[in-house]
Order: sequence, then C-alpha cells, then structure tokens
Amino acid sequence: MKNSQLYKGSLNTIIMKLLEEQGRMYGYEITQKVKAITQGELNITEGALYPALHKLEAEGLLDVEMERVDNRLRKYYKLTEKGTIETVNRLAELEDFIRNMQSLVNPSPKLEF
Amino acid sequence: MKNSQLYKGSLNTIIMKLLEEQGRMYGYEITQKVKAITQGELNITEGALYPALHKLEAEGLLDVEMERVDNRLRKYYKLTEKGTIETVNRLAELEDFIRNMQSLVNPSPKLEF
DNA sequence: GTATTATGTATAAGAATCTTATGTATATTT
DNA sequence: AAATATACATAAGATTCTTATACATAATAC
Repeated sequence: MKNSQLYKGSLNTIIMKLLEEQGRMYGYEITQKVKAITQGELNITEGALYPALHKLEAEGLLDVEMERVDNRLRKYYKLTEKGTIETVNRLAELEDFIRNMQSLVNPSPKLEF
Repeated sequence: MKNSQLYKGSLNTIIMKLLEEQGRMYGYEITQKVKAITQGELNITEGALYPALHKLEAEGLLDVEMERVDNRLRKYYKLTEKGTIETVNRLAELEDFIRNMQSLVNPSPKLEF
C-alpha cells in the first residue's frame, strides 16, 4: 500500500467508504480514485486489493456484477444492505482511532508564558 | 491491541512518541499511559508490546536500563539519538496518514442550498 | 488466611494484512 | 514494434498483531 505500515488494516474501511459514496466501483477504479484523492501518496497494490474485495464479498458485505467494456472485463462492486450498515460501524471506528491517535501524539500543550 | 484492525502498524509510533515526551518509560508503564490517554479505548497487549520493544532496541532506536523496584524488575527504555531522529519521521508519516484518511472519509462536502 | 487482582516481563502458535513477484489479456500511446 | 495503461488474479513471504501460557512479587478482597 505504501512504505508506511500505518495503512495496514485501513484498506477495508477505505473500500467501503468509497463504495458508499460512489455507489459502485471496479477494482482498478478504486486504486486510481485513492491515488487521486491522496495526491499520489497512497497507492493500493493489486496484491492487497483483490484479496480484500474477494473477502468482503465472501463476508456478504459486497455484491459484484461483471461487465465487459472495450472488450476488457470489469467487476463492479457495491455495498450490500449488510455492508451499508457495517460501513457506518467502520467509519465510527476510524473516527475513534484517529481521535485516539491524535490524543497520543498531540498531548495537551504545556502552558508557556 | 483492540478489536479494530486500524491500530495495526501504529504501535511503534506510539511507543516512540511517548518516550520522546516522557524521557524514559518501562513496558507496563506504557500500557497504563496509553490506556489512560485513550480513556480505556486502547489496550496494548503484552504479546504485542514486548516484542515491539525488543525489536526497536535491536534496531538501535531504543536503549534499555534495568532497575529493581519493590523487588520487581523494570526495564526502562529511552530513545537513542538515532531513535530521536527517527521519531520525527514517524510522526510526520502519522500526520500524513491521518490527513490522507481524512481526505478519503471526509470528502469535500457537496454544496447544498 | 487464602484467593484474586495488580505489577512486571517474556515467548510461542496462529491469524490477519500486506508486499513483492508473477501471470494473463486487451487497448493505447510512444 | 515496444512500452505503458487498463483490468483481474494468485502465491510466497514479511510484518504485525491476538491469544494463550509462563514465571514472579505485592497488594487487595473476601
């Protein structure tokens, strides 16, 4: 995903949030969207992405539809009802996580005079 | 560390930041400090903590001093010079990570009238 | 007075997530 | 004609973590 280990564990949440926002997306599209949003800082690798999509599908959180465009295969993913509910939870967890990390690295500043 | 996978990869940064702030700490103290700062939300397990401390020490980022207090062993860790420099990098990475995740989950709001 | 909890460190087996490398195939650009 | 972009897939290995277990002393609870 990147040279930083910090992104580990965040891929599922990213995928689900983008699908919630965009309705449906295919794998390659997700990688390009993430690259664009983060100005090239986050590059999702196929080796991480495709297994993650398959797992989310197997868990019943995503549905898939295949389409052939320009003679190339695309697999469009979208959130199931269960996936939509779970996305709310994941986003709440992400907010908690960010808040906790900020508490840890930005402690209340010492008052200086 | 918690039931959320999001914390995966963040432990090293947390340890180094706390040591930068506190000067020196021992393992158990780190777990209690993190629990206090996050109001009990983040509980670092020993199975994650001690191997992480040993690895940071092996990488030359931490130094260790043993002390016996109340007839119990404590291993106090502090940042080496190299560790202090590396902490700056890790904190910058964490800020980038948080910023990127916020860009992904809090997209520019649609203007509504 | 004994059992549980708190303090303190440690490791090993297995799970989860990712990187890196490789494979296949078509379309587009150089 | 070759390289890059588009599009999906998997396998081996690395890294980080959870869970369980182990040892030991001090303090608290019943």
